[in-house]
Amino acid sequence: MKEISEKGIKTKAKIVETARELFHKNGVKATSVDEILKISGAGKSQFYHYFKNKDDIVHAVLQFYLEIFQQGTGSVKLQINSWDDLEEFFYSHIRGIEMFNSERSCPIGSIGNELSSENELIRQDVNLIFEYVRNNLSNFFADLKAEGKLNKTADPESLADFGISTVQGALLLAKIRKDSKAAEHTVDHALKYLKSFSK
Amino acid sequence: MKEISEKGIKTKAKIVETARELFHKNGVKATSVDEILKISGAGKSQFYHYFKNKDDIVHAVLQFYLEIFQQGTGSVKLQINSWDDLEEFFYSHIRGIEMFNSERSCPIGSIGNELSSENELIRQDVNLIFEYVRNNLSNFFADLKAEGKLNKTADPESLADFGISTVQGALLLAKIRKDSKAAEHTVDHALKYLKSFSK
DNA sequence: AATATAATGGACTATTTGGTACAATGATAT
DNA sequence: ATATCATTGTACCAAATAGTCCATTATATT
Repeated sequence: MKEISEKGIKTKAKIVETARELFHKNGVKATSVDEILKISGAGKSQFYHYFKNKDDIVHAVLQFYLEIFQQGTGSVKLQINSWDDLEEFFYSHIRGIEMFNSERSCPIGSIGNELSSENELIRQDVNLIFEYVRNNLSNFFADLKAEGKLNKTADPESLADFGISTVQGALLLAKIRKDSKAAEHTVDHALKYLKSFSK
Repeated sequence: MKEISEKGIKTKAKIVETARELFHKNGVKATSVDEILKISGAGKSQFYHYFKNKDDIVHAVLQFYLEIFQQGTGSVKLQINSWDDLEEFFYSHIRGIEMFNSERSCPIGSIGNELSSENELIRQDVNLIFEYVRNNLSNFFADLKAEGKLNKTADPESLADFGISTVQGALLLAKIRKDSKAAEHTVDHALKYLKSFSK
């Protein structure tokens, strides 16, 4: 059994945080283990003490994202119980990329795109997060529908898919254009469309 | 001045085609020059005879995509003059990923996501292609509008942005989920929304 | 046929990469 | 205090990588 001390937890967290930042900024493949160590100030033995290999830290980073979603800690809230909440969900993503001058897209979608083809487990990690988001969105629509506040023809799950896709696409477009305006347009339209099912 | 013979053109094209396929399948960073050469059957000297470096072949691949868009050669047609054409534009993307069992996303958006942060020229290459697509979409909407066949409140450019984003997001989601259904939903909704501006 | 130029084969190199080995240090619980 | 186990530093390694060099072969023009 491998115990882990307070100190160890801190070191591990520092490594994960550094990796997360670098993966988001430059991508996973463009980030070497050495670079993570240099910036986090940790040594190689520490890294391989806490992580099996490079893939394992990608897993840890994704785990981190899932946890902040679940705990509602991050900048994106998934407790969606009103149209205002939904609006906030969309626009928090826009604010997120604006913080980085539209030079980054979604950190999770990015990893999924880069590694899904070569590492099935990582693809599943990413997928799990996406499913989590999807459930939160579709539950919101389903609840509305149950209350008779949503058009009967509306399919909660496909609307949720639509929501996730538009956000992902918007963030990617913003990065490629180095401008968040197109992302805003996209999100504006997507919201408008979703609201059109409201009654 | 470096001349290039028929034979040379063929070799070069073979290398570009192989690179294109591998970049799409596994990503740029996950594809080594050696792998491209092994599969294309070319030697190292040939590669560096025709391309300055690895980035240069990424550029060539993107150039290729732009050209097939411009020439209307590829599976995605950008001559959009009717709602049917627009529909075809959207669904041709879906068919595209289904050909690969939903294991790939957009080859162009993918490269943009992977390399935009480290290579500004490649980002511009990708952006140029996106702008080209955007213009074709927005021209369609603008033309409709001029003919009075589109709602006056509709903004052609932001609708074009919306269209591109939804497609990109849909393809990414399909890859992560290894299932094209969500992508279909997205595209269905996007089309429905766009058509709602028709009159 | 001779010359020039393009196309090719492939060995070689310098660097970076992910990962290992192992010893040394720190903390903790009995 | 000492035995135990977690933590850390660093040297090291094998493989892979992008890119160079140079010699050879093919092709075409005169």
